[in-house]
Amino acid sequence: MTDQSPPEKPPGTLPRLGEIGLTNYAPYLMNRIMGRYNASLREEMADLGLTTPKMRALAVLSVIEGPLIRELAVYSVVEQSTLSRALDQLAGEGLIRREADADDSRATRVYITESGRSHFETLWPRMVEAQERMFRGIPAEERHAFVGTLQKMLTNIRKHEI
Amino acid sequence: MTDQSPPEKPPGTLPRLGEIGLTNYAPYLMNRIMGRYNASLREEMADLGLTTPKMRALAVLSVIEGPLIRELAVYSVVEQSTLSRALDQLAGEGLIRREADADDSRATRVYITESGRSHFETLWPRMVEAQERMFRGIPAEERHAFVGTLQKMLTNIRKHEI
DNA sequence: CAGGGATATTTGCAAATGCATTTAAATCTG
DNA sequence: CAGATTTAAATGCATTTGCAAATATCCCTG
Repeated sequence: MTDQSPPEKPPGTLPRLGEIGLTNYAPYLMNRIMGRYNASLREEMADLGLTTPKMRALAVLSVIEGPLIRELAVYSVVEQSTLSRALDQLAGEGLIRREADADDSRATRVYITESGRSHFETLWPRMVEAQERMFRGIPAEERHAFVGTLQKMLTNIRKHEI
Repeated sequence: MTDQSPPEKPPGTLPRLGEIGLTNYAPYLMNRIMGRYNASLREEMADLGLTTPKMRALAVLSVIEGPLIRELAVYSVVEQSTLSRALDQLAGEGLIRREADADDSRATRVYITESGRSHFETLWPRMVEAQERMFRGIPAEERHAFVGTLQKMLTNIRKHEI
């Protein structure tokens, strides 16, 4: 299962993917798991008229009050141009509201509406279920350690964004 | 159907995303981290004429010999119709080869060519780098525990696919 | 062993995506 | 303070995507 652990890089030679094995390469596992998670939510989202970018924007907006659009793009992991159009739709459906920034008239802040919030609240239990499926049989302590590692990883990548 | 988790808790018992906080919700963290990982590889891939689906197919094919297309779709986390077209391109570029299955003439098996393998070998060091960036400062033991948890999660979701 | 599903893959098409560009406004520089 | 540069967001456009349907083949049942 778990391979031999080389904490130090062997000088010169990089192990091949074939040697590590797909299932020991963390990004592969993460992509595969998230692909499944996202797919499992797609149907529920479609019922609510949501796409992945729209859902992500709503999720972030349910937590963060009035971010700039470029900030929202980072938090919700959506290209800014894609987000711009997702926000067009969400605004048209009355789920969010765009508001010119007070200090910078280039900038726009985004707020979730009550309707947007209740829309997201409808989806949220399905998201919790999907998460529970992923973590089934994994003890709480291990989950916490896992999330702790993810948070460190986020800190690492954050140095390169925002 | 072995759903051990509490099916439907009484209303109000489910913590909201806002209460958990985005950075305690594992799928959010994973999506964000993988979004960054994938974005960081996109430029390198573009230089090699690869898109994400093409790269993923090559990666899997460098490890798994001659899978069926539908299997490759699962392993590489790409929609089958998208994969079908990605394979068209890869075959046109001589990086893979499709071969009719001996026993089932509906089915097609896919093989990486030498050229495809060396293409992927060019990208692989960048993938290792991207992974190293993610894991920077995280001790080997913690990495292994993390990968171990991912493997359990993959087992969980596998019950729902393949 | 014929007929009605399953299964493997491809393809048509509308919608979504992402890059590059545009527009508008803020900020820096000499 | 003018002009150049940077930044925020939207948009044009070609490509990509994913769903649904089409095509081809296989398998099961009576």
